[in-house]
Amino acid sequence: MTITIGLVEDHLEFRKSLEYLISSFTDYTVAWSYASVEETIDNYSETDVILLDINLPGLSGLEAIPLFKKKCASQKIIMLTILEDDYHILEAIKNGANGYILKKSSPNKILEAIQQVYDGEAALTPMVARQVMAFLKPVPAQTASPSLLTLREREILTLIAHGMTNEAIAVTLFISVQTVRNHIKNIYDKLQVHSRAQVVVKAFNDKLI
Amino acid sequence: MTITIGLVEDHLEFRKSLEYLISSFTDYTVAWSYASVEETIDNYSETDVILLDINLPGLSGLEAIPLFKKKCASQKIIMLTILEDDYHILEAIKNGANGYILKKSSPNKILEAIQQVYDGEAALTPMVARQVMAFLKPVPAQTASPSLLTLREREILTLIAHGMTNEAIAVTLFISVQTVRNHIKNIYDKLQVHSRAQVVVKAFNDKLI
DNA sequence: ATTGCAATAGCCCAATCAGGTCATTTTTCA
DNA sequence: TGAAAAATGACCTGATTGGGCTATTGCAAT
Repeated sequence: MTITIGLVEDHLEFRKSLEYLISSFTDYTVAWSYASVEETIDNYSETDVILLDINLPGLSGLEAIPLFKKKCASQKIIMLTILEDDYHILEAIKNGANGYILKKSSPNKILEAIQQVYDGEAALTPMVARQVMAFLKPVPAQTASPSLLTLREREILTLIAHGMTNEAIAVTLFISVQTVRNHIKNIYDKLQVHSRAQVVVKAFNDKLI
Repeated sequence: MTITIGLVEDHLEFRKSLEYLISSFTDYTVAWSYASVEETIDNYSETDVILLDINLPGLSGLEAIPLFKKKCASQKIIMLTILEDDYHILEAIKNGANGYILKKSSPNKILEAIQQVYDGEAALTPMVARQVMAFLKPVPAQTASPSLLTLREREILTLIAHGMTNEAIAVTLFISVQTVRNHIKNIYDKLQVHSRAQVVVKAFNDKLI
């Protein structure tokens, strides 16, 4: 059972060396390789993974992601690019890329990324991971609104708003369901509501979430 | 120049095997290792990287992150845990962790993560990367578009999001509770949720309200 | 030292909800 | 006109929630 790979890369030399690299392993096969998105779409067939450059003549790799996903919803795509600014990284992720690795990665890392994405996981080079994490980290939070909820209560409120049941919340926070219940009762009292649906509405309206 | 490492891990056996693993490389040194956050804080000294468990007696690893960062703002921290739900992952990142890897990772991957974080990059195991990326990816706007809900369903969705019970909705719309139930079941199917709390969240996120 | 609050945990009971299956009527539209 | 979709209604069962209690622990401030 070999993993099939599609390549979209306009730099001929790099593309050839990728093909050479991949073909040197019996577990991996290059199903096709093209120099542009347009060309690829015309001749597209599903592969286990597509390695997709971003900076391409015509349509960019970012614009190509939804096109491939439309052709085949489960198509796995790894961005393989020199671009490591957070704009391109985030756009790729938002568009549904399954991995984002840099061309300067070692051949080994590229193969590893393919394997990971093939396995249903995701592949980010450490540099990209750092930027993604920096993006998720909020600016030092200031509590302008002195909430009447305690820390724990707000924590639980967040989990409720994620649609979790009391049981799930208990497991997540390592406390008993009874305790979760009690916190929720207190939240209801303070916010003057009587159901989780209401509490979610209030959380959104009061921007507690 | 060796990389110094601190360990916070309550499972003695696992901690010892980590120490053994790390010490077997001349480039890495275990500067200290403790079984709890409290113990660590009392005896803290800066290391290049801290490997930090989450589920610990007393203070959790998540709560420990800001404490370490306060002691030393540049302290690098890698979460090393069995927990792979997005709540813990995102909380860790929000709190400022520099890496998040799973205990089931191979020794090789753990060492690699240490090196990456030491180099000022970040380390996410592929499974964690997948969840982080999923979090950044907006809900497919066309899949969850209001148009897949019928008029009546959207009407009922709105009332749910106002915190009404099925009974109240039935009275409001002059229909039976059974019918309300049926509509809600269809809404759940279409939006792929399983509770009113979730449906309210979805309604807000998809700007249906 | 005592008071107060937060967090933890338990019990009971009734109300509500979620999921499954089925059936009838009306509307839409190809 | 006939098929498909939408809206209506029902039954049953088990899971979950909401509300009313009590109680212990730890911490912080008075």
